[in-house]
Amino acid sequence: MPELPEVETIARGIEPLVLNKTIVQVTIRYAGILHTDLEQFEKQVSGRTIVRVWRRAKLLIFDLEPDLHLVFHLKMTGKVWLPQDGQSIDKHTHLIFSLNDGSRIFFEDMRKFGYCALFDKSGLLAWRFYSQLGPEPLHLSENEFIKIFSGRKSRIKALLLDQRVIAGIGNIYADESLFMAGIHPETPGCAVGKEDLKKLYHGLVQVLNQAIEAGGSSFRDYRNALGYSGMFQEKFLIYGKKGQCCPHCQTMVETRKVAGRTSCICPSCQKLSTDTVSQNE
DNA sequence: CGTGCGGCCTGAATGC
DNA sequence: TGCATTCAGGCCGCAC
Repeated sequence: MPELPEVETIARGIEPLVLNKTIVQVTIRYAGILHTDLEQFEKQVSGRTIVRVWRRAKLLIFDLEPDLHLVFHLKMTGKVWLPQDGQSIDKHTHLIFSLNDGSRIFFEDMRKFGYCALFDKSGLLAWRFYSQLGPEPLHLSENEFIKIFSGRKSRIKALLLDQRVIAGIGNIYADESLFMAGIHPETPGCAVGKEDLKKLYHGLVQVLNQAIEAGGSSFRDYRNALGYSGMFQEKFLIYGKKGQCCPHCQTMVETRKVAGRTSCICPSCQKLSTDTVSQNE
């Protein structure tokens, strides 16, 4: 499940491998993965040179000369990587971008949830999903972060997962940061105290940066630019720990559905405040 | 406005 | 052994 740190790691890993190289051919093995008309896609991508690889929220974006953005959303199981000798196409390899030095970029996705689309500058800015994205958590000050949650009645976890509220956070880092701050995921945003929001901010920034430093991270299906999985999953404190002991207090970790996702919670460290009086106005 | 749910999709794990 | 069920979850569209 590539979230912000994994996509960031992929972008950083891929950029030096493809910078200033030209896409000489694109092979579309499963057109359903495209969110752009197939013929337009083929015609516009071929012959373009890659001038930047970057990330916005969980989107992986290749800038192509002169004015194109090749955008990937990896969802849960998508991978964008450069195969090395001996690694080849399998049944989940949906797109192959052949570069002028003979190397290739693969886009694969076992579950076909991910997608690839092509925009020019104005098209990207007009794309509703992109234009509505909230701020990047690593570009926010503590005060800006706190402001996001004031007056919001939705549960704090739903807000963290809402890409329009704050961008790039998925189920894993939502659970990790809430645990680090001792906040129950079902607490209304406006009922989380200012001090707890400060803890959440610093926990989130810390866990995102640590995961990036660990060379990307995540769980099951993540692979970096060369197809290797990261190491950060070994450091999860609460995610995936159902039935195990809380690392802080040894209470049994529980799960429940919050905002439609499985949430791992220490019922002792993360108390649900029923006091809905806002403390952060 | 806010919330919840089904749908998309496939493979791993579990149940009988 | 083999078949059926459940689960994983980002995002969208829709109902209430």
